[in-house]
Amino acid sequence: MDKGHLLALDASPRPLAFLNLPPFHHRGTMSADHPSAGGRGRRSSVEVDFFSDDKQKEAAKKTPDPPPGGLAIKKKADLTINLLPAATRDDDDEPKMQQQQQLPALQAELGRMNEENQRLRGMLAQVTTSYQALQMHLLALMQPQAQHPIPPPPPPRQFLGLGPAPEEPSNSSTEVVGSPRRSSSTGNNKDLQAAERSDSPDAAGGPSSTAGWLPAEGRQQQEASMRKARVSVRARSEAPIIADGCQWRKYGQKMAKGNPCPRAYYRCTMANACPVRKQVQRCAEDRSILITTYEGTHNHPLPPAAMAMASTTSAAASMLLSGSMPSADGTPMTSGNSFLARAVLPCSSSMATISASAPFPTVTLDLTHGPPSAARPLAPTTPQFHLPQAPLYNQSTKFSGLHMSSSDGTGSTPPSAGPPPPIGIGLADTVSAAAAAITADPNFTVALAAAISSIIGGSGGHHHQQQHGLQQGANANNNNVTSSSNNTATSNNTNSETQ
DNA sequence: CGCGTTTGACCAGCGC
DNA sequence: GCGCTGGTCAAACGCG
Repeated sequence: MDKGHLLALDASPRPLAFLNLPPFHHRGTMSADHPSAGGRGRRSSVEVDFFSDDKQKEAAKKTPDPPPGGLAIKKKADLTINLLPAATRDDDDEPKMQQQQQLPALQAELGRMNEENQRLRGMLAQVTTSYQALQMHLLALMQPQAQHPIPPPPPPRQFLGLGPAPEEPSNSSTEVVGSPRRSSSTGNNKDLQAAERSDSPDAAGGPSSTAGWLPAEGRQQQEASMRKARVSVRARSEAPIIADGCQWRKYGQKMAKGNPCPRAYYRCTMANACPVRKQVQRCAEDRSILITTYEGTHNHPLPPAAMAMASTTSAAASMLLSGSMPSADGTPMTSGNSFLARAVLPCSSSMATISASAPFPTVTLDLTHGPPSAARPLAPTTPQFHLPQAPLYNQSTKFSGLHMSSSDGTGSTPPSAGPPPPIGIGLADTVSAAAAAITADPNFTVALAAAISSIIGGSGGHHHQQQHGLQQGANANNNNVTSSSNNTATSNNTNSETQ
């Protein structure tokens, strides 16, 4: 199936030049565009020989320089074009006649490949649809839960509730805490701000942050619960900020008590009124650890990379708020609990903790345990918390995670090794390795491909979800891999050091 | 000149 | 009631 998955990717309009998939050596799928072929003046020989072992050898002879490593998969059209010259060239020992005879066979092969591509595309589309449906269903299920748990005291302050302010009673049970909004909604002009917020898409339902960008209903519901929850990610990173695919603008910096490192405040600038904010601060004990706390939900569509992170954080927040995350003693976590409990996040318990003691319920994903960032191999045995988002998350951020999980669980995959999609891990992974991972296209590609293959060929349950996520990511990535990098770079550039 | 960051100030919540 | 702290604003500043 790997082949199929790759093909699916291949089907995307964008040349997957970044797709560096050594492990996936699929004769048929490797198009003539492979760097080894396309890059050289004489691609024809390679292309023609592509389907023949013997010829491959021959080609190898002719092309001393090894392929650049990137596995570029192109559209058949390109392949065809590349093939033609082969037949006409007046190259040395290869008789034209012979090549011409091969043409039909090659073309037939191409035809088959095309068919398969089409088929895979169809599958992908189906999976995507299924994923979306599942996601919505999940949201629907989660929301009610969020309302059941101990009803937290009604929000002390009221948001100038224009419209469906998240805090509004309807599902405000999730109003977990004096949310961050508290300050925002505070005082004078702040009231105004609050008003704006409620007015703005943000308040209106802009939600989707965490869950990426969700359409209307889901968003609304989700936002209510998510808004007050925070998802904190601890990861080792030298970068000043985590490259999560979103665009952030720094609006403040403060010295926080008990930490010599300043805390930087960022807000999402991908949309005018996006309510999502994040705080970035280095760990006092270990400054190599970057603590990023996300809050709020995006009220705008997100790029794949951002979606991954958003989805992950959203999922974590949802669980937290919904009480679906059992505490250490097995009782459901509620916003009311005032202690640190180990969350049963997919990842090991040591990686995710829930803190309700803080003003806001916070899920902390700690990725600092173990090898830093991208290269860190996560335990393949980690419990799985298969949320649709996980894949996305991994995909967009840290591909290592995907790679690991999908590749075979061996975790042997290089730079980007990572465990499966446990949210926590993925997230952490993402965070910690974000910069490196995203900028490292090859890894990204590998992980993506691996993830897709694993998902498709893997388990059935979340199969669709993952696939969808991947698919989205894949498609988007096809167009956005570079943009992701750009975003990342932008973020890094635009965001000043927090210290 | 526009955009983003820096930084001091302001405000509200909370604890004592 | 006061002080501390967190969060945000907005003018000033710097950079491309």
